[in-house]
Amino acid sequence: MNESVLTAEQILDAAEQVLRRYGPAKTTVVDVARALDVSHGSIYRHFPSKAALRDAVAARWLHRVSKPLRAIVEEDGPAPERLRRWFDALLAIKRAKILDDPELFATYHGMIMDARSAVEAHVEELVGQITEIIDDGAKRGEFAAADPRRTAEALFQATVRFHNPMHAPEWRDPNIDRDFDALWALVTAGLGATGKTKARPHQ
Amino acid sequence: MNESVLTAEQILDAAEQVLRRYGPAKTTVVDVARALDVSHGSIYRHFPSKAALRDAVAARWLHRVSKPLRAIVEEDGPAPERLRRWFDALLAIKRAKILDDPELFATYHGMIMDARSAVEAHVEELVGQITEIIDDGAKRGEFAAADPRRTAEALFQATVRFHNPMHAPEWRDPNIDRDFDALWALVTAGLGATGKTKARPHQ
DNA sequence: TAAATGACAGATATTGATTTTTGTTATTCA
DNA sequence: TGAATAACAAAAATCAATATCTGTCATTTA
Repeated sequence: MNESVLTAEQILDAAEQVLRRYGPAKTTVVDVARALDVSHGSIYRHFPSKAALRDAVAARWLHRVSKPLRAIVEEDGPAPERLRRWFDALLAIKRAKILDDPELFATYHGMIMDARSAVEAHVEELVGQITEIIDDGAKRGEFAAADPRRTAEALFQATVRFHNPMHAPEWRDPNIDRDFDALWALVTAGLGATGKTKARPHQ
Repeated sequence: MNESVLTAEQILDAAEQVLRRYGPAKTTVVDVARALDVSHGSIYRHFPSKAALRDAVAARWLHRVSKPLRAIVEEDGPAPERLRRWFDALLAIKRAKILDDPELFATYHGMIMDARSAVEAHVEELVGQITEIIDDGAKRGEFAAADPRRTAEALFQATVRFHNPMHAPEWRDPNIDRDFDALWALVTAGLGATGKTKARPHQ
């Protein structure tokens, strides 16, 4: 397939492909090497261990979640609306992934459970984005948040049921949107926002 | 040990005992029967399946969590304070269980994962208790909750990280109390309560 | 001479033969 | 006669022999 030198990128692509086919339990370094038509020793030139390779795949996957959200952070307009839109987008991305291919979602979820540091970085990125929106809202006088960072953390934790894959089975509940609206009303009031932001139906 | 006829209570006691000793994976119906010095067939006279026995043990365990909380629901005094006390008690009970005997906690958690209906009843009981407090607070003019039931659900879901055993590993985080305080400040504002919980003179 | 290989040891996973467990039922017991 | 049992089939768990996988490294390749 490839004739130039083997790159980490290529390995990650192959690993993802193999993972899709075999699932996280059955995927071996030898399988990934075979997909690239190289010896498995070559993989260890780019990743010190199977765990490191797994973490890199997880990080890439998580980045695909957080990247489109950044656009919302950088939009203009009222922070309260942006904040709601940001959460709606986060929830839509997560749910799209699970609806699109539940098995692949389970694959990544299972894998990510063991990739602590990748998840920590991901959460840090997301909370950072929320902080930016709240911070901006505070500057505009739209939020009464004394400590944007702590408020962002609280907001992220309060909504954990709606975005943490651990809770994914609950997302099938037909009342999930209702539930989120009720929760949002509660925390929005706590932000000193007007709370008049309308719900945005996902899909 | 016993000479009268075998009761479901006795079986549950024995099952709990055996579970403590062997863990959920290794516990068999034969083990439970042996602890009672009866044949395992006798157990099937009281419980239609091993799953039913497991559910009954889970329900009993969950009841031990919700029962002491009821006292707080029925106390006098300002609802905002009672509400905070109720959550503090819930969190304390959960954390005491995990600190006291992490292995036993894991045992019950693992078991409860498969006892969906028992968990649903438990959640219903807890949300019901929260609803009562909020309802009472609304009547006293301490809360501005339009729909106490939905508010209770939102509150329960917003705090899921702090009481759902799925999140138990996070409870080791030294900032967990800080986190809960920040979250509480957010949702308390949404309830229309003053975070200061100054008692409104009632009656 | 940097990249890739292939052979290797120890750790881990698979497999299939064997045992244990679950759940049923005909029989015994008190 | 209702409660308990013991014997049983089917399903699930165990175990040990066998195979595969991970990670290393001396050698080969381009």
